[in-house]
Amino acid sequence: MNKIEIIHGNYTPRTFGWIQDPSNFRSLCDVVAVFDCNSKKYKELSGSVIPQLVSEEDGRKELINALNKRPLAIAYSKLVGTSFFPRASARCNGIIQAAVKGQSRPFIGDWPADNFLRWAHALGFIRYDYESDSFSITPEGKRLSKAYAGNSDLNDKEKAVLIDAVLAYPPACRILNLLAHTDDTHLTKFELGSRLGFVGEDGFTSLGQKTIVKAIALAKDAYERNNIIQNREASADKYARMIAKWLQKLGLVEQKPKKVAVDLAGETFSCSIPQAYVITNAGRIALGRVNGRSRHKRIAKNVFYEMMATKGSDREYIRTRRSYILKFLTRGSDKISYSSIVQRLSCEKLNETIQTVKDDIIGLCNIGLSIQIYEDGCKWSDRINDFVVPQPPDANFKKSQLTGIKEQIRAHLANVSHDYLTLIDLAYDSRQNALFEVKAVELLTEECNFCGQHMGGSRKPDGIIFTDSLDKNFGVIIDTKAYKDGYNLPISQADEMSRYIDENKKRSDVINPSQWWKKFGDDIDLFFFMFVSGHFIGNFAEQIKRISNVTGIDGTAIGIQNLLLVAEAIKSGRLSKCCLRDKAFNNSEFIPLQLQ
DNA sequence: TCGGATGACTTCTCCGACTC
DNA sequence: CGAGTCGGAGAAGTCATCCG
Repeated sequence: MNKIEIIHGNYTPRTFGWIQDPSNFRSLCDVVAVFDCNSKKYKELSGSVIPQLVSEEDGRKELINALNKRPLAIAYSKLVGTSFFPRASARCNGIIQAAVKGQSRPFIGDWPADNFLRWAHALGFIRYDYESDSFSITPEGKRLSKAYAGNSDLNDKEKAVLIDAVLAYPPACRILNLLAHTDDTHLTKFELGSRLGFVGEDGFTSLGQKTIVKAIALAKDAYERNNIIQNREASADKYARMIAKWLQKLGLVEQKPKKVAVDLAGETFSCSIPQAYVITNAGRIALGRVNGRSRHKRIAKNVFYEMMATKGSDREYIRTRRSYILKFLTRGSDKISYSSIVQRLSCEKLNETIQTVKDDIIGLCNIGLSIQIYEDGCKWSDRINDFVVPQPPDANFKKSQLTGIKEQIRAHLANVSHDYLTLIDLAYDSRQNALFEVKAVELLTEECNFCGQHMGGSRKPDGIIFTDSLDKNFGVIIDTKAYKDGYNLPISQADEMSRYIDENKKRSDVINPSQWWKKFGDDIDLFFFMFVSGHFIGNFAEQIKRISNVTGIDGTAIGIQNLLLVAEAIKSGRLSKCCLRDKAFNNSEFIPLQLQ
């Protein structure tokens, strides 16, 4: 127990434990049955489906051979297959692709196939072998496959096996616990998503519910409103929705639309979010088994190294760190201090701070493990099945620069929620530009008590903030940009800012019908501008001076680390908004304090 | 809406060219 | 000569919203 196993040879890091797409249990049963050579599904697949669906050049023979191997263990590549471009013209070239009917094809794509594989694995129906990169069925998987009686609906036996499996999957326990123990027992996918997994980190993004409701409130027509309701959800929100859907299908949770209200410039706006959930009586009973209440022994949960992080260049490092912390915790049921964890990590050549360890432990709670958290330490109060921590190739085994920066900033954030550390990831990920805009403005409004909002859409700045409680109020027009290697503030973007400043001066609905400036408070007549990005490079300072010269308005550029430090300074009371006003908009980069 | 579907982006792997 | 490194291209892996 608790040994840290070393995997030799070529080992391919994969991701397990987080499932984005599937929710059809019958399809899951079919996928598990692929690994049981006595099942009807297996015989269909190898006998007729794959011969018909997969062409010779796409590897029909290799897939059939893979299914004929004994004992039956199937390699990842044969199960999942590959993608095609464009995806809409994909051909079937994977066993799991062939095992499930798609939405518009007789098979599913490689990505849904990967997700079905992850699902079967996360619920303990198949096991992974590192050495051969292949999967085989477990006793639980056999039980599920045997329980099939030919109906498309789940029968009681299958349901019982599935419930046992779901209750050993920590994130499902997390969702059940949130629904059972929070003050508000009726939660939306956003409320669940924002408290699921390694919150505030790449791969676990969650849109703030407030932001969504605000956006719905501000939508200009039904089309836009519908679009937001349909499309706006981040990864963790989606994970939460899927898990809740599984629990619903097993009778542990019920879906009920929830009315959500938000305050907007003194007015209350409310809307209904369809993906909201409440726990059922059966769910409460099941949760008793999870938590080991009454006569039940606590269910041992399935944890994997691969679920400790999903993204980023130092993913393996972070996975290893969290796995080690978990291994240390599970060695006893006595309280263990954070400093002793730090010390034990350093014996493994992982040099970390207490803050990082604390945040990791909160993360472990958020993936659904039960740990009592105290001021100076924590206490393990759960049961898990042992798991392998593979030794990754050396090349992958280092902290990334971003992780290092985060750690530095983390140490300075005593008041601002550490969830906002995600901004450091977002600021350097161009495809998460939209979320970066939202979160950056949210930091200022939610943590620093500025009024204002994210705007989005074309011909509007990314956001605005303003004050409403000073002798001399002011407003700021904000533009944000997520860029991989730093932002040089190109002329086009500088001109755009000049235009916004101009529009705000003239305030003519002829020039810009959206009249975005109306969101500023009425009594504001002092304005500034601000650019936010990861960090700035090139001629950005000249561009800022140019904007200022052209418009007569002062502004600044602020890197994301500094924005976080400013937020902390404001929230802690060390920096007043007046002081910020007087110091920050110096027509250059604003650097509030040097880190030592 | 639900249950995947999609293009995009990041990282890995391969392989010939080149260097020391 | 040969081991090591570089770098470009394509394959593999993983989203983060999208959407029929």
